[in-house]
Amino acid sequence: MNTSSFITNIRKTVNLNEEEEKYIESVFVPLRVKQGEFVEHSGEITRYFIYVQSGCLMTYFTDKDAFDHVAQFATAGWWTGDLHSITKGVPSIYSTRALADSEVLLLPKNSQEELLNKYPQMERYFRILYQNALVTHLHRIIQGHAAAADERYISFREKYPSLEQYVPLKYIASYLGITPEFLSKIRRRLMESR
Amino acid sequence: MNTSSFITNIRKTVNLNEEEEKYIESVFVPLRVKQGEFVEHSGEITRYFIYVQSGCLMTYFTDKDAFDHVAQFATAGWWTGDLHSITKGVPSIYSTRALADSEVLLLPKNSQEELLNKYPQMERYFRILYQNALVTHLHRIIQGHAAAADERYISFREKYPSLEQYVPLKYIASYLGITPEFLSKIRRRLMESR
DNA sequence: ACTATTTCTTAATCTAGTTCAAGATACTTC
DNA sequence: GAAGTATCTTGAACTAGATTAAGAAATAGT
Repeated sequence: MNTSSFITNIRKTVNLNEEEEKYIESVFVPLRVKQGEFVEHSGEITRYFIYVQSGCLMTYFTDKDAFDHVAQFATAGWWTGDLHSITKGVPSIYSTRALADSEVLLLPKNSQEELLNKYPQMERYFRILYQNALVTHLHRIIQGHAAAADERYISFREKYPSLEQYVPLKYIASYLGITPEFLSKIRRRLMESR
Repeated sequence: MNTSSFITNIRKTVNLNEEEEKYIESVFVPLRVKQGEFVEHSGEITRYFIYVQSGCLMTYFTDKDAFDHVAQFATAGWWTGDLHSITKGVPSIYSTRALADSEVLLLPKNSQEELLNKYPQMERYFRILYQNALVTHLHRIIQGHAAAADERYISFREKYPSLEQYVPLKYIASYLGITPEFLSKIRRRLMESR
């Protein structure tokens, strides 16, 4: 398993010379996970920033009634994990699990800090990564308040068409903040109206 | 009006020498806004990153039925504005308005880019700023799905007690994703139960 | 101080979305 | 390939929260 996919990804944002790329590549820990396996467990302190090379992961919160709430999905080229836990060193409230057999690259907390200190370009890379994620998150909050469930489902499908192959509908419902039963009803209405 | 409050703020995250601080201070544009005045209008391309020195602003989205949805409040020490519009140069879907007479510091887009290029410390400052905001935003999304409106209201009050002095209840309702009428009902229930 | 406007509350009615329970499809695994 | 498990759908009964409309309380403007 090679790590060059991450280098391709980072090149889209910042420029690095060959030596820098070599070093950056070297600090990632490649890992294969099977469908259903955990990468991080809630309750534990997150140790890694998780980059997805192939497959699909989901990060979710389990509430007091043992209901899961999907925080985010991550397919090839995406990062996931619990930023709060890893940066503040507190136990995570999220778990991260594979929805399909996946290849991930783990970036240990210390290695990330080292990269940030050593290469200003990496600081920029993460700044831009977070900046984009922030825009998406705020949009999701506002859509959650301003749009009805059926509209949210339609935009979800338009925005992440590739996820349909990996993600069971019940998790999409959870991501949208509705029950699987209601999503089912929405889907039928959409089918009938065309 | 002095800009030293921002320097105090940035010192909490990164170290700068006196010369750097001087320069950074010099690129901010101080502005006083009265209650109700706009700092940015939706439909226009956002030109400034907005830092609040005193008072209180809110950034909100207006939907197709002319309903406002509060994206965020910002009191002293907070940043606000539309990151997507300013970074991508597209018209903003958010407006930013003063909820009280306020002093703000505007950081023009070009100046921010200059600061980022000139001082790696600034790149770090914004990386950490965005990182923390990301954690908060994701938490808000999950709470929106996992917690009922009354719980969300209670945690809001605990988390941002200082906002009560500035923010009319109808905007708090909007921030929480409920109607003012329903918030009113919640508040009465809470009063009665103690 | 008086008036106008905005904000907040109350109550009745309504609806988007939930819950519960059961059956239908698909997917695993041995 | 049969049996077991997880996912998806359907429908009936329910509820958290929305809508509408009106009055009360607070704020702002002159």
